Amino acid sequence: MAGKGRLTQRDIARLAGVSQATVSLVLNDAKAAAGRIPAETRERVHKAIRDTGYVADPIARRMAKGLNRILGVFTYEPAFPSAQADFFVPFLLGIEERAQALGYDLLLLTGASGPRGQRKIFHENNRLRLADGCVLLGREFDRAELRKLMSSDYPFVAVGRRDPVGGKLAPYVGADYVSATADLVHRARDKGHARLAYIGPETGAESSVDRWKGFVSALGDARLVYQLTEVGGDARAMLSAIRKAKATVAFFTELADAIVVEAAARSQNLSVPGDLSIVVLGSHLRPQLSGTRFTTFSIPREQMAGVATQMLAERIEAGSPGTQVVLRCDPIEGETLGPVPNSKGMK
Amino acid sequence: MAGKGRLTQRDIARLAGVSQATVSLVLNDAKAAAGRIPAETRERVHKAIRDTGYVADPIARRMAKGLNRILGVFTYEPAFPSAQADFFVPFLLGIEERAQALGYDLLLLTGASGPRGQRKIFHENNRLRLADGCVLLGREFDRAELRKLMSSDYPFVAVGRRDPVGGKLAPYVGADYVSATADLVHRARDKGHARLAYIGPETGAESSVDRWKGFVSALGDARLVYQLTEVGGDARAMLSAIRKAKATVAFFTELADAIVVEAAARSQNLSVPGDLSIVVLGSHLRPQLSGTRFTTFSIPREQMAGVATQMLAERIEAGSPGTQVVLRCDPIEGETLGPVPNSKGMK
DNA sequence: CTCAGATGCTAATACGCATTAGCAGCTAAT
DNA sequence: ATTAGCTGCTAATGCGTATTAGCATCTGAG
Repeated sequence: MAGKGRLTQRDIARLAGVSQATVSLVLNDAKAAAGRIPAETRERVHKAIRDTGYVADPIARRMAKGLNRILGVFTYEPAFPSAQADFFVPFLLGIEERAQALGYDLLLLTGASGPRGQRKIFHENNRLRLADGCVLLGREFDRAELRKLMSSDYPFVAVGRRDPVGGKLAPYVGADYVSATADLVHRARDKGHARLAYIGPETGAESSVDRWKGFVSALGDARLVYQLTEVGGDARAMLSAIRKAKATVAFFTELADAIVVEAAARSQNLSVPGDLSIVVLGSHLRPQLSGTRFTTFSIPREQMAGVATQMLAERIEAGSPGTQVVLRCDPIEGETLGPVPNSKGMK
Repeated sequence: MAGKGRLTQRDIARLAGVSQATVSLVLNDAKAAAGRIPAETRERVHKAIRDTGYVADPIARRMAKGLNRILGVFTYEPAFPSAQADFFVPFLLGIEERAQALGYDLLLLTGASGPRGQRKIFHENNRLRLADGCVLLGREFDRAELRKLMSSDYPFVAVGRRDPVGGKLAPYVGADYVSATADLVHRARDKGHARLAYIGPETGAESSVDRWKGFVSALGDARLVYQLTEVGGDARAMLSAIRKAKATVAFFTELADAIVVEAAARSQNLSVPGDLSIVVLGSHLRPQLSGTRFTTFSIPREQMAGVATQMLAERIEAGSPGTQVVLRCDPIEGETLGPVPNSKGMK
């Protein structure tokens, strides 16, 4: 393709009887050539372009100009494979929509896998540079790489809050898990719950930390009577531990856990929320997977990605430094948070 | 960014006390420089690269070489927006996986919308050229554009069978809807069904034509007693028309139609498949959306996309012409195809 | 001692475009 | 009649890399 038949501006120039420079000027229209190139010449050039179907080579364009209206999308972690799909797709949708509106194309950075299948931004054949800037996706970031990226002047924006590295904050668009989680805890307390269980980690990814922080901040005189920091455990075991601790409501960071525990409860003739309330702290999985409408909050994933994309475009175009944004998560009423069972009130 | 701090081979050359050409030779290692550049010099260059963190600019690289290990993904039709997401995402997954394995990045062609929001491959600012080749997605293709593409020497592969244009076959990887549909018809006939209904178009996209072709080819002495070529109609109307025609089984090309008709049937106390069998001719929607497990066939979407990507890579790298491939669709037993009701056999 | 051949490297160029300086030719003001 | 200023265009250059031709220098055979 590129090799032989490829038309160049020189070909057009010859056909129109002008110089290559003139063709370029006509193509880039606007200011420079404004009063300078008469309509008649312009038309000759356009005709030659129409006749031949010429299109400018974006590579050469980028080579000459430095920008090519391409945004990179970099995903840490295994990647795309089906299991992760539900996590990434909504973000991708949000990015795609905004990119389209802004006139950018999207480059999915895929090839580069590190040792254990993780990806690395910086590696010998750094593709990132192909794009004018880059959106970073992923639950956990490699901090060393993030620092390196920040010390370069390559424009990027992360989706999801990021802790500062080296005392500096990366530009990001996150979700306010802290408030959203605290809000759910308050709702539970308003319904009389005072013995809470928490199934999820306190540390690790920023998103985990934020949920935990929100949970703790709203505890008040309620008590955490059971905690399990490992997710994906055995449903029956989780359920019996929760029951044994006499927790009346369980908070799950993983929807998957909530689903299996709820199923286990049903199979033991326990009613949810009659005997046990369940709250899910947001989720990346599709709620439809389960028939149950859990009490939770929605993560504005498409919006996060859209805002991040917008910010990235501004970094690129205006050279602005980028900021930190958190978007609120709307509560979802659901039907798994009820009043405390057996409280001294009515049955 | 690109402007100032950017390191170039010239910088490395200066640091290592060699020429730019030498740096390039060292970087591209292998044959040419094999015996020519002594380890000592090579090491000096590598050290300078390590010290500075230099990475070659892929744009310039492509400029000089002609290839950049990027595959384009072009989607006809509105694109990505949520409604279409379930259609495109599985293909994207398949492409992404194969691309990663082959060391390609993915360029999502998005920006360019045609007049009515459709996209055009050929338009003024043809981004396609950024990619070494392109995977084409979409139910319906613009035949004029396809012809144009075929007459160029730009490498591409379509996902989904395509009719020949101008007497020539485009390279594609499709699914064998003909056989899969015929197989389902045979199953229905084996269960005694002789009065069939078909809800779906006979013409239009290749995939529609193929289903219809398979359906007709397997009819035998069964009869098509009702047909509706428009999809997305009113559920009650569809159901009553099917019942009125005394069809015992209805074939749907759209899962969505099947879902609503089945729901309508239930609400009228009709049993599926007790009173009416329902067969769905494959689907791009998630089956989970409905609680019902329909009798249908699976479309090997990820596999199709993967094979197409592989073929594209071969077209690009080896200059092979590309072929036509159809993959088989596995039947899904489901629970909506039963024996004929009220036949002269038992109740 | 000469010269062919190997060795180690560099200068030059191409890739396709954008951009800048500036050259003719012409008009109009002095 | 001179010249300043405009109009319409082009030559030349740069972007960062890959690649080729070829220049020194050295080695060893004759």
